[in-house]
Amino acid sequence: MSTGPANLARNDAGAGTVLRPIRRSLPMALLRAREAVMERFRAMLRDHGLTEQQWRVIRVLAEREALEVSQLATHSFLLPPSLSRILKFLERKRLVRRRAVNADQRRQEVSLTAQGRRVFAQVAPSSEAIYRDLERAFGEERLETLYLLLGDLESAVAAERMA
Amino acid sequence: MSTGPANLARNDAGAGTVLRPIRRSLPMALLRAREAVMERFRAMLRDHGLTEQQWRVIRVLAEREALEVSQLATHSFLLPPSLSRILKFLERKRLVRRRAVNADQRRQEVSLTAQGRRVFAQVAPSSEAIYRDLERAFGEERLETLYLLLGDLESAVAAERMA
DNA sequence: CGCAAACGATTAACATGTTAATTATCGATG
DNA sequence: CATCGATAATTAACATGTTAATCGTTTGCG
Repeated sequence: MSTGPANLARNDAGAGTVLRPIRRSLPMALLRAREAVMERFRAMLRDHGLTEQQWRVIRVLAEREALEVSQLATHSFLLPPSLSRILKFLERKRLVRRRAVNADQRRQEVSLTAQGRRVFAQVAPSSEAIYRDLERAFGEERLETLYLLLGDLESAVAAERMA
Repeated sequence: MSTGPANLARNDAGAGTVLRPIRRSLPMALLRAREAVMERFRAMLRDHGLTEQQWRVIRVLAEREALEVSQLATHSFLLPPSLSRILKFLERKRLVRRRAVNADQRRQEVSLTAQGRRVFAQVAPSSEAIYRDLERAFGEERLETLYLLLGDLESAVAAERMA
């Protein structure tokens, strides 16, 4: 077996370039962890005919009386174009309702319909059950640490952006 | 201000259902943290005309000599349908090449072209620079803790699934 | 008042995520 | 060796992610 330059060239993309292995990539680690957790939620939501994002919208609306579209986008962490399509879907399913704000015809207030609240009431317990299993499996203390670290990470990145 | 049942009904979706506030949702926390980090990578990759996922594929291929499509999907954490489209794109751009495996005509081996290796060599340093900034801003120790917790979380969820 | 800049929301265009179905090939078995 | 179940990869169909452009509306300001 040759162990000369030819081999090295193959292993480092032929340009002497070194990059940490992809397993040590933070975005990848976050994605993998999230997908592991979401798998269970997704399966449950699928049984209710909802996507993860549709459920996020319903959930945010259940926490509040009514919200303008841009506020809803912020709280559900969806980009406006995605939210626009999701609202169209939820409206067609009669789960949400919109009405223009009198003082400013550009704005709209979105709220759950009675049927939307029923769906929330149906799904929320399953969601809570999955959370409880997760807490039990992972440990409350580690979970708390993880939340703190993730918050710190967001802050650190935001602070970096200023510099 | 009334604080009677009507108010409560509005605040809990009218069905006595309680769900933790969405800020305390682990999938949301993971998503937010990931997006905060990815924002910087995405901007850099955009300047190189690559998406996050296209870069993941190139990066995995740079670590290895050649990989079959299914192995590539596993390592780049992409679902086969997504990878299929991405490979079509990268092939058209002449960044990757495929060839059928003789022993099994169903399988294909994918590898970087010389041009693909050049792109890797161009992008990798920018990627490393962002990592270094991140490590500096967040702290090496906390980063290490975070990696460990994320790995534990994956394991805990996987173990749960058995039960 | 009149108009240009700013703003809220949507649409457009393309890439990826997700699940199901399809296609081509392989492999075991009768 | 013929056939059926399993496998690798792709395609299909629909939903969302991402960036840019568009469309009304509003607001600031001369």
